[in-house]
Amino acid sequence: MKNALRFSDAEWRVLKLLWQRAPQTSQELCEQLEPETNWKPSTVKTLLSRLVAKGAVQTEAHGRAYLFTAVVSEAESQRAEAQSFLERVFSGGVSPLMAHFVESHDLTDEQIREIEALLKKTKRKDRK
Amino acid sequence: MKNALRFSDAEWRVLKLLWQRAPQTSQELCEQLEPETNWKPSTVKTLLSRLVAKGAVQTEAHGRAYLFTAVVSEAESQRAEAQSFLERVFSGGVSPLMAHFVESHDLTDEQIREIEALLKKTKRKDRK
DNA sequence: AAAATTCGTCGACAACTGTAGTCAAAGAGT
DNA sequence: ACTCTTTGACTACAGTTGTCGACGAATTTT
Repeated sequence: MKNALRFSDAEWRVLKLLWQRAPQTSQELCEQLEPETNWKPSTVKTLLSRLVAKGAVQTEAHGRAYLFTAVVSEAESQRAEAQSFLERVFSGGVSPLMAHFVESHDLTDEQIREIEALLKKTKRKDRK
Repeated sequence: MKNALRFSDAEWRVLKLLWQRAPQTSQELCEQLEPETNWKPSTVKTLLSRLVAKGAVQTEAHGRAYLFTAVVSEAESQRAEAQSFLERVFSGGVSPLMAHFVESHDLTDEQIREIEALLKKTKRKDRK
């Protein structure tokens, strides 16, 4: 099993872009991040370095610059972070957590139906 | 509206105990925390101080020692933390998050039924 | 009363975060 | 060739977090 890397808020933002499309240059990333975050290029570079140092992102030389690619999977990262969150905030209780999200977010009927379907499928699977 | 305080991992642990029962002395808290965390009393004291500094916990003199009580509500704290988590990890998409938890945790039929009931209720409420 | 225990306050220190400036090397433009 | 720009490497610096130890005042124990 993987060592479950943890990422900071800022690192998540960068990773999300790399999961959407990769490889990308730091410049491309800067362009996408600047509007929402106002981060200077130095900031983005620092974050990328840290991600590379952590082994979450890989580089590939492309002339003068690097091309960055995420090597950790989004699903796995979400899993780890969700687990930690669940533990910390809801003491591991999935039901309270689900209740919380069902109640505090206005789900559309569409979404509710999706979730109901998921639940049904899960119930069947666990049966045998 | 409240200012939505953020708490660290360690602070959550302390808060959870105070939500369960309050007021409590630092000693009582130490006793409950020691088994799971191996924290020395100094550590617990530091965490309590920080929580008081943040305005999340109040003290009440009780002879030589203090009695600590949480002043932030558990529900409100969970709400804030859940919001931040949802944003950071699932980009605000409640459905993907729900799907994630339904799929990755072995819910008992009991729990599934509870959640289904919640969904049904929500659906009805939103209707009108 | 002297010694041992208990408490809260301070100070400490390394790792992690957010945010960015500086600088030298490499390339691009003229 | 010479200057302007881009890029990664390195440095910086304050704030947060995890973890405590030291210390002096207050209490309890002996």
